[in-house]
Amino acid sequence: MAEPAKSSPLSELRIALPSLPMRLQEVGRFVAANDYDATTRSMRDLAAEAGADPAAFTRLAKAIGYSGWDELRAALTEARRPSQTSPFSGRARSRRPGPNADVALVTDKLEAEAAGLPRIPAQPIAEAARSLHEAKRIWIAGYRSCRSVAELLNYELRLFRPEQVQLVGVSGPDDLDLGAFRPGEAVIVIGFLPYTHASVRVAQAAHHSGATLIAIADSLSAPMAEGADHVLLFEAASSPGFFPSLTGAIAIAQSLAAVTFSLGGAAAKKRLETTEARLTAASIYVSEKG
Amino acid sequence: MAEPAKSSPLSELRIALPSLPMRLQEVGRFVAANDYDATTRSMRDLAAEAGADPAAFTRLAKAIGYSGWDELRAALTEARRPSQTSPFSGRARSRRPGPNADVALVTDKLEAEAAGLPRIPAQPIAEAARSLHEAKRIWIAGYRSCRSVAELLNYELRLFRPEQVQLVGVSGPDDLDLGAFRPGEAVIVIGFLPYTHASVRVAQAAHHSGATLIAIADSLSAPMAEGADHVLLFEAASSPGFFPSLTGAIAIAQSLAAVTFSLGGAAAKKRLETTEARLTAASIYVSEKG
DNA sequence: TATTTCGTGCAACAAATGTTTCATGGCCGA
DNA sequence: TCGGCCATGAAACATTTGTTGCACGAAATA
Repeated sequence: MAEPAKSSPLSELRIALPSLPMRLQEVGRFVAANDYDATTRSMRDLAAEAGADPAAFTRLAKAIGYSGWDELRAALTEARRPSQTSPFSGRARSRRPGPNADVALVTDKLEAEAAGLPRIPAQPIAEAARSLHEAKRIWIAGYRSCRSVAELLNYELRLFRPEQVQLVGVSGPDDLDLGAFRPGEAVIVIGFLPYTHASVRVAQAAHHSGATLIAIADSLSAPMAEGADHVLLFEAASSPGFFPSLTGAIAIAQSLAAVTFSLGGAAAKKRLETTEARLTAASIYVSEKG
Repeated sequence: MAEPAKSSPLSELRIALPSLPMRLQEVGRFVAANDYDATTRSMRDLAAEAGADPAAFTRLAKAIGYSGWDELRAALTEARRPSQTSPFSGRARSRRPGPNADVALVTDKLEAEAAGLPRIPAQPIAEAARSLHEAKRIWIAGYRSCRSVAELLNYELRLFRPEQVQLVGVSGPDDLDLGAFRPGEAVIVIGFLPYTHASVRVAQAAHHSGATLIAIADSLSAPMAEGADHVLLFEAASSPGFFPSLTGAIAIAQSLAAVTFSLGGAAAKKRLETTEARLTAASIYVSEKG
C-alpha cells in the first residue's frame, strides 16, 4: 500500500470517506465543503446546518484517527493558519536537491507560465473573435499535443454555436474536409515547433479556399501563419520542462471563445442556456445537493 | 442609536484603542496581532497566552460596542471568511460596450489566469508525480471540456511511457476499462463543477479497485476527490468569461508530466528520444529549413 | 427464521465556555 | 486624610460545549 499523503487533515478525510457509513459520509462531505465554518463554529451548530446528529461529528473524527472532534478541529485550524499559506511572493526558495527539487520544478514552471500569459497580445484575439463571430462556419485543426487545444475550442464554441463548428478530420479523412472550406468560413489552426505536415496542409487549404485563416502559433514565421488573416502568438518554450507549454495556447483559445460568445449577445446566451438545460435534463451532471 | 458605519472590526478596534484603559489596550493589541487565533481559540486560552485576565476580553468587546466577546469574535470570523468561489451557471456579466471592451475582456481574463497559476499548490503535484512514476499502468479520464486536459496528459505521458498510459473509454465503453483497474496502477480523473456522472464513476471504480487515485479538480469537496490519494487543485472560476477556466488544469497536467518525466531519468529520456526519432522518420514534422 | 452485528438518534453527562459579581488596590479631588 | 471612582484580578455563575451510554431498527449472518 502506498502511504497516503497526510499533509492535510482534509486529505485524510477524503481518503477515508468512501469506506465510512453513510451518515458519516454526509457529515464528512459537509466538513470538507465548509471547513472554514468547521474551524470556527460549534459542533452542534454545524450539526443543525448539516441536518445531522451532533454525535456524528465526534464519530467522524474518531473514524479517521483523531481522539475526538476537538482534535480534528485543531488540525483543520492549523492547516488553515494564514502564516503558512502562500510563501510564494518572496522568492526565498532554497534550491537544494532531493525531494524538494521536484517541487521547485513545478513552482518554476507555474511562475514562468504565469509570467508569459500577460505578454500575450490581446488585440489580435479580439479581432480574430470578430472574424469568428461573422463566420458562417468554423473549422478547427490541431494535431499531436495541439489536438487538446483544438478540442477544447471546439467544445466551448459548440456550446453556443453547435451547428457551425467542426473539428477537421473527425468525420473522415482530413482531405475531405480540406475541400469543404469556403469563403466566409473561418479556419483555426493550432501548432508550434515542430510543426506537423497535417496542420500546414490545413492552413494552406484554408488560404487557397478564401476562408479566413486564424493561426494560433508560437511564432510569426510558423508555416501555418503564412497567409493567415490573424496570428495569435503564445510562448511555448517559456517554461522549463521537457515539453513546450500549451498553457498559453489554452488561454488564447478560451479568450477567443469568451469574446466570440460576448459578441454573440443575447442569441448566444440563449443558445448556451438551451445547451445547458439539455445537458442537465440528460442527467449528465451530478446534481448539487442543498 | 445610530451606530457609526463599522468597516471592519479590526479597524474599529484600532480606532478606539488609544482611549481605552491600559490593560484593555494590551489585550486589544494582542487581538489585533493574533486575530486568527482570536477567531479559533477560546477566550481563556488567549488570556493565558496574552498574560491577561479572561474577563478583559469581554470588557474589551463591550468597550468597542459589541454585546460581548462572542459577538466580536463572530465579526472577526466573518471578516476573515475566505472569498467563496462564485458558481458560473451562465452568469454572463454585463460589460460596458465600446470598441475596446473586447480587448479589455481578454486582458482581464489573461491577467486573472496568470494570477491564479502561482496559487496552485506545488507539493501535491510532486507527490502525485511520484505515484505516477511508480505506477505500473496509468489511466486517464476526463469528460466534456476536461477531455482536452485528459488527452494532453495522455499524449505527453505516452511520449516516454507509451505502453503504460491509456485514456479511459478510448477502446470501448468506459465500463470495460473500469473493471480493469488494478492495485499498483494509477488513475487520473479531471473534473470541475458541474461534475459529470462518468468522471465520478471512474473515480469510485479506481478507489474500490485499490489503484492510486489522482484527482485534478477545482475543489477538495469535488465528488471525484473523495478517496483520492492525491488531489491537485486549480481555480476554475477565477477568471471572467462565460466558461470556467481550464488554464490551471492544463498547467497542472503539464507540470505533472514534466516531473514524472524527470523522475524517469535516463530511461525516460531515451524513450522520448526514440519516440521523436520515429516521428521524424515518418515525416510527421516539417523539416526545419535554413 | 433466529441471532448477531452495526449504524444511528436521543438524552444525560462532565468539562469548558463566556459572563457577571465581588473584593481589592490605586488614583484623584475634597 | 478621607471618600468616591475606576481599573483589575479571582472566583462563582448559568450556559454551552464535546462526549458517551443506551435503546431501537436495519442489515448481515447462521
